Amino acid sequence: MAKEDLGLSLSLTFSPPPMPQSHHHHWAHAFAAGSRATSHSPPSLLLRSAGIDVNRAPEGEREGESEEEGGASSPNNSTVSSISGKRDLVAHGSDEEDGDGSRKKLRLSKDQSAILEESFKEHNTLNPKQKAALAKQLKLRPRQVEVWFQNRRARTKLKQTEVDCELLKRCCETLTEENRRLHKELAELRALKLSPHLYMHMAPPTTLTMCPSCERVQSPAVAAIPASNTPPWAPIPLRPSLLHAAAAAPPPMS
DNA sequence: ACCATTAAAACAGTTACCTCA
DNA sequence: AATGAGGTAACTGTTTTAATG
Repeated sequence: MAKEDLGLSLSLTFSPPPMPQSHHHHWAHAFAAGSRATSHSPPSLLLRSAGIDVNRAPEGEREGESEEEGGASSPNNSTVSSISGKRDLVAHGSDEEDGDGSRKKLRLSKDQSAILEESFKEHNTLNPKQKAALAKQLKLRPRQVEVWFQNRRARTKLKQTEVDCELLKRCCETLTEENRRLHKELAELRALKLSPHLYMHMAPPTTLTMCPSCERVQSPAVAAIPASNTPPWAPIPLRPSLLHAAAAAPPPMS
């Protein structure tokens, strides 16, 4: 099964949109390129101290941004400078800078998500060129596109895992049922063999089984698997001799 | 060819924030 | 208004992969 065919419930209705991205998306160039801050110096803090707006698109990618819809209903449009920190920059669209250290969260617009989905359907990884092109088209930082694809792959994998898990569960149920049926069948065969009527028609045992530990001799019938001690999921090693005997015997009388 | 080193990409796991009931 | 759950953008640390000497 193709991982892309999972039917992730995402609407893909795609209408090439005027990108309503705001000029508020500033991202630190170095950070977007994959460089990492140390654990002791969160990038947002470093960037803030450097006066860099992490949510702003790169200079070259921001032409034509003035036509924002300006509606607060489209969170994406009013994204605020990331420096400003914790409040939903996206939804509130004010340029205030409440610079505490919290990272900010951009909500992608439906159009952006749709385009990303379309792209993901074509190829679930991006080469640098594709990433840059997509970022430019969406007026996002390449890093954002990269992160989106990472998260999207993770969601796909999770979904696939759930599907696989469900499949295995059903498989397990089927096997359990089959095992139960075989146990029952075995019990019936034993009963058949041990019934006095049938016993007379059977050839006497030609071999005896010696228990290696207690060194007692057992007849094959007694040595057969103790069904009561067998867990329901345990495979049953059927004895061919038992089956042959049952098969050779006349049908049970009602 | 084989190995060590390095950088980039991808991944896994987590955090922080947003939305909604 | 407060709150908890769920979704997801963004982050960190680790592993994999490819290029280079």
